[in-house]
Amino acid sequence: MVLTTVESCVVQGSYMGRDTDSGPETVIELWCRAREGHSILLLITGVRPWLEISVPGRLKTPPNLDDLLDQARAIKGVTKIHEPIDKWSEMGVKPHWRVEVSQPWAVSTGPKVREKLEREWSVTSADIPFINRLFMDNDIGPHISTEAEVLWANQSVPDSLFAKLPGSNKGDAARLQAADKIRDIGGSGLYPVDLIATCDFTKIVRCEPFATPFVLMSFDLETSIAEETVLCAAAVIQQGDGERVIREFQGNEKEILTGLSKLIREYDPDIITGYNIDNFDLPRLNTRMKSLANKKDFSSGADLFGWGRVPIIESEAKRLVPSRDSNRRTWRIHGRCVLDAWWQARTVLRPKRETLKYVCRLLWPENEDLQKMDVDASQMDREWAERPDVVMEYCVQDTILPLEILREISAVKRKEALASVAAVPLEVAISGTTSQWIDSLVIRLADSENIAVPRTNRGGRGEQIVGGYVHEVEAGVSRWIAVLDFKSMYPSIMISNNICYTTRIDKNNRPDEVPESGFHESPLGAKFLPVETRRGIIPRLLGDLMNLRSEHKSALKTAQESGDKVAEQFHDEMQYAVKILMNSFYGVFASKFYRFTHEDLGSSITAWARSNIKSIINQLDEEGHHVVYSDTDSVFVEAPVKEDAPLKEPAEGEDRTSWDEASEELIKFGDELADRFTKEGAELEFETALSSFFSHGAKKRYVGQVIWPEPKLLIRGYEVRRTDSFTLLTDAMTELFEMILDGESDTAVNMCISLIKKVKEGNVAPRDLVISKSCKGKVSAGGQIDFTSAYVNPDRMVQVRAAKQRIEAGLNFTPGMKVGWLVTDFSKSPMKVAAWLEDETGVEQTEYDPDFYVKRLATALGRITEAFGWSGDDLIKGNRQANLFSF
DNA sequence: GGAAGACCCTAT
DNA sequence: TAAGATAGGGTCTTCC
Repeated sequence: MVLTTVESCVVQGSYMGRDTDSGPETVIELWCRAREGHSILLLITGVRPWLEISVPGRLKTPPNLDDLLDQARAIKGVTKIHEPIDKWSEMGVKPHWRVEVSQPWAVSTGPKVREKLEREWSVTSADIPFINRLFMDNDIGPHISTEAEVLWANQSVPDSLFAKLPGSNKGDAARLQAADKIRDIGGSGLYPVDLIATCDFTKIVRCEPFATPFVLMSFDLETSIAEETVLCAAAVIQQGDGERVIREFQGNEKEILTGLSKLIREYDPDIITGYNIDNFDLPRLNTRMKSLANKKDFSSGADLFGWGRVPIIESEAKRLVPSRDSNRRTWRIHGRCVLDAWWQARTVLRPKRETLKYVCRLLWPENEDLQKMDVDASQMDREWAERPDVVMEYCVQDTILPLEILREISAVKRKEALASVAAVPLEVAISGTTSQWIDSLVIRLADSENIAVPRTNRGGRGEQIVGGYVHEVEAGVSRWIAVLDFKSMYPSIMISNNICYTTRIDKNNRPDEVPESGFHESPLGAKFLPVETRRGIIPRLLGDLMNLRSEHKSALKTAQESGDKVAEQFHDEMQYAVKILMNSFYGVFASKFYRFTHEDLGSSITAWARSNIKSIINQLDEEGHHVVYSDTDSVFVEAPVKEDAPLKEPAEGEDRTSWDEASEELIKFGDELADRFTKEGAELEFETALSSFFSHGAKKRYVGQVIWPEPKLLIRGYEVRRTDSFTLLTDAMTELFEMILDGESDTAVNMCISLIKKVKEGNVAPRDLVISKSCKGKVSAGGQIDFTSAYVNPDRMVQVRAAKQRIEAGLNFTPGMKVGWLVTDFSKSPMKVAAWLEDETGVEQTEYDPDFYVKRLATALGRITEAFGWSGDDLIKGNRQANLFSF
């Protein structure tokens, strides 16, 4: 027996169950990547599936308890009932019996143990995915240290380990023997990994997070438009920071698909990426596989699309082939993660358009190689027939770019950091939901404190809770504004008022729960126990996360000072992941469906928040300090700065005295306010100083010239921020704001007038007029897109009309993507548009309706210049009517 | 010409 | 079914 101690990161987990002579057994499979770079499959033994039962209501022991327990024991699929443990529940503290079941699936399928138990019992801990049990019970995250017995290994493992292996573990002749051994333990056979090892669950412990050298594979298909077949494919493998391996695939479809599958089994990537593979390449491979495979022979499907990290054997027919989660439209490949560069780019960069070319132009504006248009994607069949070499080159480039995008936005490292903070496998950080991340932390704490874990609430409906307070804002420019905001407002409120499912005072359900001293009462009347009586698990978790973030932030600072780039990036990603996670708490606990919620939690949090911010606004008002704006956790306050302070920052060489004095006064004012209004558990921070602030009078839309801590233009809400606006407008508006904040409103108005004139004359680049919006839809059986299920009246939606044009032109459309267009005839209703295809076809597009763009520009810019007496119509006319205020 | 409704996207 | 929340601005189409 060869033992190895290894540190690795869990990519994904699954399990296998079977019956043995000594009863049912379940073995957990963890697919991992070792710190040293080899891939591992760990078979973990000893974890049993279970759920918990307790007597419904407040009654602790009904007279027929023994009978009821006997009945429960008799349910098929129940293997054992443990001695009861007292646990806190919604109905007070009462005994909970752990009920072991034969297999994880027996809870909800087959014998349907949960359903049967629910007839007589309150059932808890009954919807926890089995893999999570291991993570929670062992209190581990993705980075684990394991002492395990080696079952099989290849030469990719460290030499020192390979040398220790007996002869029987080396060479092909021994493979069958190894596979038998693996099956003995409950595994499936020879998994396509470098090392297969086994251990009892107690041998798995948490280790310090490290940067895992994950292996990525990016791929791209070029497909026929006429036939829907695959013309060629390319793939690139990236092993850690090492060299890339590029492969091209052509020939008949079977050869292409088989080649891709072989590559995956050979290089064993943890992460599969590409551009829009979730919606395009993976579904296409799936349909082609179905059409090409011999249905009677499972191995033909596996040869074509056997990307799952499991042995190629008949019993694994299902897990070998990727499948789409029917509800969430995401792909699952057993043992690996799908990380679509399209989706990552979209969420991180928020591009106006989403073609690969557009995103690359955004990321690398200097790189001209990326801008050149080699292939007309809408004429792929012709291109492939006429110049396959060029198409292949294009295909290869489209496999490399997704890797570059992921690297540029540190996508994998961010996901790894989130996995580490949420203590979940990498795959859950990549494809999971916020409630899964929070479950991971909350349930393990609940278990350790003997708090029963209720089921996710179904059919959550009812009244919406009231949210944050937003202050009215007046139209016009204000000067010398201090912006202050509460640090992590909602988490702070949850901590300082001990808001938790387990601390809510409920006289009906838990009459004997009384506070030792006082209690927290929200402005709405909900009451929460003080920490002295019981500290809630949510406040405790949030407190821990806050401290963790502070630790990473100070480590980040140290790393910056010492010039340690690697540590700097690590701590920055970790602190950011903590922030993301902390900010998701409120939303999850204010939701209707989450397990540890009650409507009083969410509504109390926001009620306290409104009360806090309004009381500050009132105090400031009373002191004569004008609050110009406020949103949820922020206040924008006018500082008492001398009237004669200059309107704009002096240019170089000019006298700065007066400007600098005003700035100092403003900063001093901000610091004072922060100091004065900060209370225990509600820290008000002085965040920015604005020399001027402008709004046209609408909430959530404002601009500010920041002078501290770093000078910059701050824009919120306006078209400039929106991805469904067009470049000409956003550029003009940015310029307009700069001028207004500098006090040059006349120049600003003139700029708008001349721009509108240019548009009217047709003198602008059509590219700058492209508007785009996301378009929904559902892929129906034949690959057709169904828009009627997403829209009440699809054809009245501009983006649907544009999407249909894309499809008509032979370009790909996937539900959810942004679709761009030019407005070509605004006189009709609905307006006529032309989908923007130039980026993909290379065919120049010049037609647009100036009337439309003139109107849109005048409306948007006019809303702003209105504050200076110029309406949108005035901007179009180029002059304004004399009125009461003009002289 | 204006109201109502559907929808998108953003602020926090 | 699976699922972080609410507040708010704005565009476009339809309907009267």
